[in-house]
Amino acid sequence: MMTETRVPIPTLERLATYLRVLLDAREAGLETLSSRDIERLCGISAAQFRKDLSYFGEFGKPGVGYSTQQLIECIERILRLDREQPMLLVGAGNLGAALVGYPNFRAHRFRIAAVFDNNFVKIGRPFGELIIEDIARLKEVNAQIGAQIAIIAVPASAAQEVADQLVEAGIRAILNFAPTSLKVPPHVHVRNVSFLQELAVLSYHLAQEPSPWERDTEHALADGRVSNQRAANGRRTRTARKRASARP
Amino acid sequence: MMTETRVPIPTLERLATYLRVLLDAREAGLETLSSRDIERLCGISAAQFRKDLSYFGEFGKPGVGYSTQQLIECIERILRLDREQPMLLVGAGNLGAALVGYPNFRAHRFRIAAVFDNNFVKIGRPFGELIIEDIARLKEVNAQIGAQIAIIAVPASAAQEVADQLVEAGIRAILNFAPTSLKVPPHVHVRNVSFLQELAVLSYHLAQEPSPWERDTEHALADGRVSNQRAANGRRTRTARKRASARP
DNA sequence: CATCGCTTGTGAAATCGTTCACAAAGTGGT
DNA sequence: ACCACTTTGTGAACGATTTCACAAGCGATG
Repeated sequence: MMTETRVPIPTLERLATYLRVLLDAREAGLETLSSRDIERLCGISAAQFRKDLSYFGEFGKPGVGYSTQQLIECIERILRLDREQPMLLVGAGNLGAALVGYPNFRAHRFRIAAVFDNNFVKIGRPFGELIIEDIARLKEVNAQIGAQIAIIAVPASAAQEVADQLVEAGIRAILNFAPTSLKVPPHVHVRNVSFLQELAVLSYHLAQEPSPWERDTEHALADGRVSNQRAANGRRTRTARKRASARP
Repeated sequence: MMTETRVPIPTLERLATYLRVLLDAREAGLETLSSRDIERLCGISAAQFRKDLSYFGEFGKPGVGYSTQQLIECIERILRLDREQPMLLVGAGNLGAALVGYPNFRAHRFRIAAVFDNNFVKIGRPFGELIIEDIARLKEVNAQIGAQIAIIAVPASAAQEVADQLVEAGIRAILNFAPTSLKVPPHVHVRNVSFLQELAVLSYHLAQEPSPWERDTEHALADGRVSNQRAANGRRTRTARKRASARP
């Protein structure tokens, strides 16, 4: 049984994945699922799954597995997905539009309750089922809504100012789509979503395993993953080292 | 000096962050930056920054710091951001629209070279500066483009099929926005972007530190972060344990 | 050119997260 | 009631990542 340990963030992230798999399984009429089934369904190892759950309690039956329905309810409670969560969206651009139209929020009880923008041309216009509000009314509007979560979908240049206003309006958790590092007080949680970061990681991996066409001296498909270049450079010692130059 | 170690994924992710900070700094006319400046600018510790770079070589000057320009060039080379990267986008919905209009791709030499959809009403229509292509022509079109990276922005139900077709078309890296676990051959890299996962993590943290209003017996603002509930439950042994029920 | 103040790069230590491996528990058959 | 089989929950081993701490390098100053 688990005692006073902090729950690792990766565990929390995986919990959302398990929930998705369980929801699909329930949809498919499966009443019970073993940890090996989970592994087969989402690629996360059975041991990892069991360990993850062990941070929160005991939910399975040896010899049987986990009740789909029951485990769904437990994970939803753990992640606070068992009640409506109103959210504020700031930024009524393309990304904002994609987010208000995102169907999966509803299934997890997240609801965008208000949209804000600073562009006076947009203010007052309909946006999905909402009306775009003036960013200046942020605090005022949230006094009614009482949202604790906000989504920042504005350009990087405006993001910090928006974050400050959100904190002022009582927001305690921010999902940030702007490519910038927000400074917030310690009681406010931030998670960044960075497409570019993800693409950069992919791009790096491509660089390691050159594709057939642009490769000239290499041999067939590499099977080892995530190896890296910078292989051969002499073992320079500290005393006789050469500084890397921009173009060697 | 670094030798045969694999580069940790977190290091790669941070590299993209450093690059952003460096670009801003160059914009601001800063010629040189120390690791402590980086820490101040993006919150990643100076030691972490230096260790991250050490996987790739030596780029700084003791007593001085790093040449902004030079380090930008080095990181761009490492991440393969020093050349145009054509990408395929599948899914011409709201999210797809946000992506083709995303201004930051250009700055990092990513370019969406073609858009695909399976909805015959959309096929042939303009989408940003592109024309929406029939998903059936994926392989054919990519024979011209030679993209290695693709973005999946379709509903979860279609994602696996799309992924299969992308692999067939020669794609080796996928940025997946669909909430589903893709199965791909080992030479294909996948990174998932899951809004819901991020929101779930935020939601969990909120649950841990209840807000002033919905709290009744607690005392003022907690300062320790990410503590967790499930505090007091008796130290049940294996032999005399009670299974968690859906509603205790 | 010796010294001071500051900064890098990096082994070693510490921390954090994942995987292993197995006792305890549940199920079904006889 | 017992046995064969399956699966859970979890310490302990392992592996990965972060942090520490410090010798060595550089620039400025007198």
